[in-house]
Amino acid sequence: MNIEEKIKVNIIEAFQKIYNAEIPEKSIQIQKTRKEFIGDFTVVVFPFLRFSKKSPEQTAEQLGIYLKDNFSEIKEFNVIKGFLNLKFYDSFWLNFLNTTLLEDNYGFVKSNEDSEKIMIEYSSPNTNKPLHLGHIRNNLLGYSIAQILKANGKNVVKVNLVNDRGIHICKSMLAWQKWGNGETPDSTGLKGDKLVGNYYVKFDQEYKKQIADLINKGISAEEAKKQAPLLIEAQNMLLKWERKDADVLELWKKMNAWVYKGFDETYNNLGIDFDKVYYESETYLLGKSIVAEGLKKGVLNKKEDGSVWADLTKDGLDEKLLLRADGTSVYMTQDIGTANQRFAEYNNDKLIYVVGNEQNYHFQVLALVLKKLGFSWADNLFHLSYGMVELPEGKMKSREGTVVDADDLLNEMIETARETSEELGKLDSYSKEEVNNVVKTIALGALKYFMLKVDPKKNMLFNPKESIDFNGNTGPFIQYSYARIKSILNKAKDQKIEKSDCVSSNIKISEKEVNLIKLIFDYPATISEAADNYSPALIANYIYDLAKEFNQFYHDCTILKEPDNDIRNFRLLLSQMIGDIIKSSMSLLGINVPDRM
RNA sequence: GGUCCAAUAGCUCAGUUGGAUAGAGCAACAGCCUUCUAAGCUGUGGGUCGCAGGUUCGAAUCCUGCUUGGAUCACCA
Repeated sequence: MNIEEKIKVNIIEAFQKIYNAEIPEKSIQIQKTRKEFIGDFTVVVFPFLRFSKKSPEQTAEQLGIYLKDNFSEIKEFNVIKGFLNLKFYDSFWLNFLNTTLLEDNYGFVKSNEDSEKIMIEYSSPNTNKPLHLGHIRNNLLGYSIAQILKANGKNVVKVNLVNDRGIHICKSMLAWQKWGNGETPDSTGLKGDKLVGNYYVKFDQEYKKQIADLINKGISAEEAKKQAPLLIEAQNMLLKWERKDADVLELWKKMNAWVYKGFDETYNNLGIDFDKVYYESETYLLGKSIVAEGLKKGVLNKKEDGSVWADLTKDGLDEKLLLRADGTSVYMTQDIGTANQRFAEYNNDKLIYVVGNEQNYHFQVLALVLKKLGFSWADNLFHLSYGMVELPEGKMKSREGTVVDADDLLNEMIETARETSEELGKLDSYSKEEVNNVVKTIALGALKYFMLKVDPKKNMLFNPKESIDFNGNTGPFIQYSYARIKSILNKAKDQKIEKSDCVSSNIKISEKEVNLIKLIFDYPATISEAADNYSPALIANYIYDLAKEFNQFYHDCTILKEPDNDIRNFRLLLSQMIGDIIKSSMSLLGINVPDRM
């Protein structure tokens, strides 16, 4: 039983004994005492007034007396309005620190075969253009949430569903065929995804020219868009692809291979990975038989032209097409199929899709249609809907060239980190290779922390002109705090300062030090809250508080030169514990920490 | 037009089952390195929590309406 549960039990007892009343456990609110008051935990007594039939102050006072008498850990209490603040003995916190020092992965819950199994899909790129800032948010979120769920004792399967087919892929293929002159990543020195992306842009440019020509000839804009020869060629290419035309398939495989190589490089640089990769070219036909089944059951309906629909108007939504008149399927059909396949194959308890909030409607429809089709697991789909990354001018638009490229951004961050490190003279004694490693760690830390510290649900702003900060509430600030801790611990070792396995509980410690132990106390609850809410931001905010508090402690207290052995030992162990938590919590965000910086 | 989401300091963001005087960082200004890493620490200024009602002991938080911004409502993915 943890301390908060113990307090709760005692409050219930108190009300039985003092007021002969049964108070519901849910009515008990225990929160951390705010900084401006004395205490560790605060009980809110307002909800109890109808049981005590006394004023808030009187109720709190009587409850406080009872708790202090029955709780050897409580040193004192005070009452302010309807709030009962409980102050614990320092020894309680020191003993608590000792229990955490004994744990291997403090704050983490171990998983076993019976643990909940969660599949999480993220990234899901198209193979016609390179990854950009929006993908970065997606990738970082997906990877981090997977880490957090694992730390919370779940069995996690990370999957990627690559959109490798369709008209948009044919567009870049066609453009390369027409204007590529046989260019390859090798011949140009370009990353494969960049090269292919260039041809996607080229297609669009030429297509627009054709449209303009047609409009000049007096054709309406709408018609021109449909009649442009390039588009018709692309459509023909898609048909050939579907008929498995050898030449088209060969070209498709060749160009996709270039893209995958490029993507792998970017994923690798970002430090994210997957347990399994699905390709749409292999899944796009899934779902058709399920739709046919639904038609039989009368859950879906067929229109005169032969197309199949789900009527969701009674649920406040529209009708949704599932099969075209020619029998070909749409995206929704595929998602019905892949979801079904995944639950069958992996027997997971949950399936999370990390997809932008622009697809909220799609996932709402998906869950509803699956439910109508009678799949019991339809309730276990979860759309982790995250907000857009916006630029100061608004949304990123690939056609207007305002897209922030993932690789470019990463390289810029690394250069900034390098310049800053040089200016500060931090890495003067390092070898070239060490510098490269540290600088990359810092750059990635800055970028990842920047993107993960904001609530996933919210849109966020990224200003390319103001490069991501390294001071204040940032990844490097936290990394720096960690490096400081490492530095002290190393010096302690060099100076042969004794460090035992536990702290003495008889020492006098400062308020800052108690605050730090209290933050350590909060770590496990923070992980489970982050897991419940699928929110790396909760972890990020927690680490920042911890690092900030540590830096104050570091500033105020000497560690190595502390004359009292017990206190020095305590400070060393406290620092070590905080270092361990910074490292482990940062790993939940997919961020590494350097030993020196 | 229907549906959904958002709005908190000049800027970027916290504020999680409704709790005490709404917090950080950046930017500005003023301090702190002969002392464990100054990517740090301390201080100052900065708020009608979009607006108006309602619910109650108590509302940035819940409800209703409105304003503003965004997303979406494709035989695109």
